[in-house]
Amino acid sequence: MSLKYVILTLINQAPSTGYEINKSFEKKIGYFWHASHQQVYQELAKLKKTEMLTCEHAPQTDKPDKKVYSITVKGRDELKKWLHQPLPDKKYKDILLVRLLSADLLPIDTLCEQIKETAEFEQRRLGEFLHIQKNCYSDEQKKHLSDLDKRLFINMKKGILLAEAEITWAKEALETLQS
Amino acid sequence: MSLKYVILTLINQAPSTGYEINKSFEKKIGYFWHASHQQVYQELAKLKKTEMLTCEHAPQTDKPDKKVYSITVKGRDELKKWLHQPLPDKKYKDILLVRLLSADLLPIDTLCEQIKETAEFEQRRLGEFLHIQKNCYSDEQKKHLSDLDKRLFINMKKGILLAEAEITWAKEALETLQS
DNA sequence: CCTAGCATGTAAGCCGTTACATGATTGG
DNA sequence: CCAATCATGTAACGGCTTACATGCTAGG
Repeated sequence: MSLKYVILTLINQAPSTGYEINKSFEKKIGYFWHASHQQVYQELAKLKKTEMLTCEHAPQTDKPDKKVYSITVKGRDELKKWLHQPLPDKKYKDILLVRLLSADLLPIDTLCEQIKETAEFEQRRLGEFLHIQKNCYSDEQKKHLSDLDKRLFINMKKGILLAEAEITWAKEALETLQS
Repeated sequence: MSLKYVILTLINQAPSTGYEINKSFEKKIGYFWHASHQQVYQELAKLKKTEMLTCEHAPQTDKPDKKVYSITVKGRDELKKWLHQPLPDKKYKDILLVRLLSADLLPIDTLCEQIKETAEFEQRRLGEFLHIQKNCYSDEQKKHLSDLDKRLFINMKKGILLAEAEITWAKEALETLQS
């Protein structure tokens, strides 16, 4: 339901190719939105058919040709309407917490291994976030950020806070389980 | 892919009806797994057909009849296998963070309203969690919890930590946006 | 030579949502 | 009398995943 609007958001920032949008999902915004490349191409086709986007074929000589998508007035209006709608409920899905319920089938050691792996993953993510924040924003810069930069900065902040919460939880969980 | 195993987990704890499982999703475990009642009934039918569950019809006089599902050996084996598999990647989907990117289409005041509403929602959730933790676990009790109780306790802890992270983020975001 | 990056998709099938559907009992 | 609780579903549709599919160029 929402992927449509995520793509419109990205193309509203600047005309893009499917490939570029997929790169964004892998690198830039992957920590707050997930989509596979197949899904992106399918959704782009749909958005073109419903006239939310226009498509321009851009031949290249040294690389494969690409298709550059731009947002239409209709697309921007739809996006704007969506932005003003109330947020839908979050649909939580945490497999590790589900597994925690199966005390009789999953030995504590195995469970602890899974918690540790999750913690290590979150620790790496956190490291990357902090690295970007340190390199992209000096203390001086933080004082006069543009409107868009401010929003990117607080986005990153959420990634950091959630990763930290995961790590804190993992530590406490391991302590409790092993006591 | 995982709902199947969530349901097996619940029925492995005790034989249940579809109605009871739905209640669990609404109340007990809703903060770490979401499913609609239609989805549950469909999944139960599938699990019965693949012989992961057996079903017993239980007539009642004062209330509608019910169907009590129990896990089979095959079901428990499948569940056990799943529990030992590596955790799949988390698929993040945070609509509020997506909306934050549309600086040109969503005025700051409207955005702040949405952040405040999210914060209030998380604050209520947090209140409920803390209430349960206070009422169900005294300091004395915490010292000798059963294996299953320990796991329930650390589950709740994650709900608390994540809600707190959301609230902290919302405060910082509002400050940054309004400065 | 082989890998990574560039660049695009189709098809089948399962997962999940939305809409529709019924009907009894209990408590305010 | 009305709302909530108990209790179960079906059908249509759209979202998402998994598997399959192609082909060129640059760099180590």
